Amino acid sequence: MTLDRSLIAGLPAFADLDGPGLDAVLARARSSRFPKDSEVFSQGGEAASFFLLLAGHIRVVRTSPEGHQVIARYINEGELFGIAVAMGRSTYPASAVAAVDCVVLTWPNAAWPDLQARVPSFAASAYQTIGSRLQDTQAQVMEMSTQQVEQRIAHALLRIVSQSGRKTEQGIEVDFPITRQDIAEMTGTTLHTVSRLLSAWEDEGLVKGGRQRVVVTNPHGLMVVAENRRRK
Amino acid sequence: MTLDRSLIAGLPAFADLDGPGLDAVLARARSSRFPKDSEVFSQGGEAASFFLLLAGHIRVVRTSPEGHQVIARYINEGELFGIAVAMGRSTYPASAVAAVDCVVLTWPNAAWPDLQARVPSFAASAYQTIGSRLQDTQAQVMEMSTQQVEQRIAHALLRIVSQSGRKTEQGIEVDFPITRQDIAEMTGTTLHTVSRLLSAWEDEGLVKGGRQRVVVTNPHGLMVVAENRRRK
DNA sequence: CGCGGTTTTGAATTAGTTCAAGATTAGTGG
DNA sequence: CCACTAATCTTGAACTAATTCAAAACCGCG
Repeated sequence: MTLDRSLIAGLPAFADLDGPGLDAVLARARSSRFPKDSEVFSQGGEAASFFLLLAGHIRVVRTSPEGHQVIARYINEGELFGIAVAMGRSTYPASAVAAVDCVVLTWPNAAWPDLQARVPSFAASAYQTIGSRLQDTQAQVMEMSTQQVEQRIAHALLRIVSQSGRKTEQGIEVDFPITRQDIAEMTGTTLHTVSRLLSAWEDEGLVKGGRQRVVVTNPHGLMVVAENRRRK
Repeated sequence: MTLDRSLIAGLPAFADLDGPGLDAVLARARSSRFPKDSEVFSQGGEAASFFLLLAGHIRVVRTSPEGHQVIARYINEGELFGIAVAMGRSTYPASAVAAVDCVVLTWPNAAWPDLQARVPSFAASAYQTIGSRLQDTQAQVMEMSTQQVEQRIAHALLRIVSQSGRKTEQGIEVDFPITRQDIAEMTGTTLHTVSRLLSAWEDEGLVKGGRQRVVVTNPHGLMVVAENRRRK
């Protein structure tokens, strides 16, 4: 059975594709489900496919030789990921883990040259994705070099809720389970420091915590913390 | 006057181009000289061109809103840089400064779509360049999250001399002027810490310092430091 | 209702920064 | 050729942000 255009018609990656173009892209893809905590692909593994997240949230994790984990990013609905083929790489540089149950479109790498030639705007959007990831990663290096932990965590939280936030009556809530440890691994710090800061912010009414939950109740106030403009 | 094929024939970026292919690429380029400390392009500026370094060394620098500087990387001979166009960006995300007198090939961005279509292996090498920069930058985030300053500086030094080292009778020397401050801005630390560590390493016979000079006299020993395998 | 994963919080420790001052070096112009 | 200037580098001492160590409390699920 063939996948339906409506799956991807609304996504920015396919903004300037017409009906036939969409069909051409979908013809080579298959859709599959990944339960929470399962791996879509694994660091160091042979890169055989590239992916697009239709539903859910995916955590991209790098593990160092010594066993340290770092969360490189979260993938949101509608984003391409695992596009090693577009960078001329043959292995995945990180692992992708479903943060919740996910639905994923998968293309075999073999389809890439053909797609690139016949649907150039699709390829262009892949390159743009890579470019903006490079931007983000460089911005992160800059943050880690110049800002201190409190600002980094505040920025990270604001980024998460702006990209993967869900409005509730209390404020904006992170749309997937996230532990203090996860936040630590995103910001290069320890879960202890994250916990302390979240507790402090909760006392100030900026956020509301819970088990694997964070709600930003006062985004503007948190912004002030992130910019280090606060009188202590 | 037209540029000669021999300028670029040996470069990895053009490995699988034949004579006519090389000419097609060169037809749109012009060559120019940048004196030491001059800017090839400027952070935030309109991205009008992309570049290839023929001779010299270039420092890619990002400046934060608060005025902090971070050295994102050094560009070596034969490398593409400023390829914002390949990422679909319209401004440069960093500045590029000549670390020594440089010779640079410049293409107008307008030539990109055409080159991409007619010389796909050239485009592919640009995408690969971006991919490996993303890799490097993510590796740097990982380092900054998990390693301590001493290891980071040792790694950075080894990376520099392996990419831009010049053999001397003393050891391998960094091939361009580099200050303690520069090293600090590459590793997210302060010039004081860098100076202290270089002094200590000099006492151990691992490196030899000088004004804007670093020579690695014992690469293997420095490797031991980088891997944190040393008995203190 | 007990167990594993998560979170919180105090206290001790430390790596690295910040502050301060001086020493060294290369270049400049008289 | 030499004094002078500006940049770079070095080193000590005080300080502090964040980690590490340790222990307990807290959930939520089976």
